[in-house]
Amino acid sequence: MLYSKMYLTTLKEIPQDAEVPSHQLMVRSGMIKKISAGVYTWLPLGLRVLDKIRTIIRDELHKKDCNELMLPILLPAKPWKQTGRWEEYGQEMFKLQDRSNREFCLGPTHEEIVTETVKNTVRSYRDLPQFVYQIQTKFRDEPRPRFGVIRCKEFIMKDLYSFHADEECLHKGYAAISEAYHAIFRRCGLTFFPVDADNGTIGGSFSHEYVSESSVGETEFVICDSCGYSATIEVAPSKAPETESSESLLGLEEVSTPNVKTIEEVSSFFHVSPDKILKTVLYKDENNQHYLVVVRGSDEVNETKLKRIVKKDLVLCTQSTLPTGYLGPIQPTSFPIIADTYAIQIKNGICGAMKEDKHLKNVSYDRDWTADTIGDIRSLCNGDPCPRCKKPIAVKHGMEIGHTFVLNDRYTKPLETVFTDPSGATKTVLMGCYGIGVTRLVAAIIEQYHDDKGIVWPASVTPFHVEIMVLNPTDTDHIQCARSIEQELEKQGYEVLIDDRDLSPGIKFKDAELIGIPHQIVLGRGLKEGVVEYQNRQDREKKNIPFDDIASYVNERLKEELHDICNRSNTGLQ
RNA sequence: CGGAGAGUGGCGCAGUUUGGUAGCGCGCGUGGUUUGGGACCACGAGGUCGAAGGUUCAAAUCCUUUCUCUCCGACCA
Repeated sequence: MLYSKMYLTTLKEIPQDAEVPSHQLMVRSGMIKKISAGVYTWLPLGLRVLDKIRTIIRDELHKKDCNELMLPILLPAKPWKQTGRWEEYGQEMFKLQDRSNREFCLGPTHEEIVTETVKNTVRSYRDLPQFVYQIQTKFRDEPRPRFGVIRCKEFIMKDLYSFHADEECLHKGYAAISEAYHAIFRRCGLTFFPVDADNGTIGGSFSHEYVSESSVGETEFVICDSCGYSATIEVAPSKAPETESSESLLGLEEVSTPNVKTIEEVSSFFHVSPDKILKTVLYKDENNQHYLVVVRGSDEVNETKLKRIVKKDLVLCTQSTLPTGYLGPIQPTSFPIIADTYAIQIKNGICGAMKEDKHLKNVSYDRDWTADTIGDIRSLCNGDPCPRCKKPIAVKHGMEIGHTFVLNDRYTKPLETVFTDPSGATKTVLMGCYGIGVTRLVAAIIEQYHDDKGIVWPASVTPFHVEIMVLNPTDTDHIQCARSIEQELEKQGYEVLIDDRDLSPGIKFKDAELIGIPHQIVLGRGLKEGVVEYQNRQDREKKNIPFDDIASYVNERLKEELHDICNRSNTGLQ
């Protein structure tokens, strides 16, 4: 492919509205163009990467006997109402009506529709299990689209659904898809972690999130190097060890502390570490009932855990008549107190006195305060004991690239999807669902594969395998030479981009670095001696190679790379 | 939805405080000189300054309303 014929424009400067590296590089390298917040055009270069990923996904799923189909995007309201998600999904769903006011939505996910599809076509246990998937555009009215293609209103997802006669078969299917997921992410070159996850509104019994490690990710998770335990921060349990401190109780004191409000301020005022402070946060539910939530000053309230314990939707209370900055779980108070297991172990601690400019010193549980509910409401921190093996755990950030769920009959029951078992009895079909954010995956790869000059594509997903830079494109012999290398490489199944633009060499080098094609060949002044220059995008290695050998040299390196990327271990959990 | 910031040729920005009818760099076009790390010279095209309304002899600039975008938070397979 000739660069001069390609619809591709690069940008020298960083677009003002792009914050994270992958977003900046995708825009600068001409992969995507923003049309509106969270809505992007995929330009030819970006589409090539997307297609590579789709091919990898199809390939691995077909190995597990999955069938590709295509569900509609315009979805009738009825099945959504039957499962309760027409309301439950809320504002995130794009809803619309046709000319006769029939209700529809733009598919945010497809559990209901695939179940409608399968219903009555799968009739007997002999028809099960079944695995069907699609690679389809999804629509979600995100409150805040972000980070380019990472969080969009419109995005491409691979969604797979499995249908089973019994639980054993469902779990076997789930395991098979996990294998496929490992293979897919590995082939994309990603370092990733499968972690225990919260199943959210999608329902069902358990689920795993696949997280690609990255600083821009919105998922926080923990991982234990010793035993391999991993879970999202919402799920990973935290429990204080049941050891009684031998510290003797000191007398309660009220201390005047004007303008000492934050944990840091309190900590330095009293010369104590934050884990001796009772952090008291005010929450309220939808009925305006307030709650005092107590954790150690060194801990963060984990709202997902909190909501799970209270079994109510709570929001942080930012305005109240209480003396913010001087809150404490001190009786008498009319609010229920919810305390973390670590917080109640604090002896001789510090807390707000529930009046302006005053703190209490030497506060201890039982003697000075009690909680109405004690439970796990804090997030695990770096170095905390692993919930499984008690060795220190690590907290990491990442991007959710896939999510799998065991759904059981969450959808098949309300949608009355049944089959006949061997004894002739009618039973409800069991179901699993498995998603991969395909467009997000492109960003995840770039987050892990870039340097200060641009993208550094892994060979498996690169838009082109090889770029040939012709420094003197007006010389038709040089173009001919490039064409012959291209031909030879294409015979091996590789894609080649020839930069034949009549521009100064510097521009070509810079663009090549930005676009990030892994193997680059420079045709320049060495050509009359029959020599070309080879450059590797990743390690910046440069060497001269005889023109006659270059194609086979690149072929060898690519073969090796593609082989390696399929076989190396990319998670710490295997 | 709460908080913060930004909208000026394709891209990045200055000009707004103190109103006088729009400028710089890159890119783009033509011609020429260059040709191994974003070259140089000359000429040229391209903007109702996000939109609407108002104040004024005069508005990118002041006032009002509104739209869009970005970031932090809330929210979220």
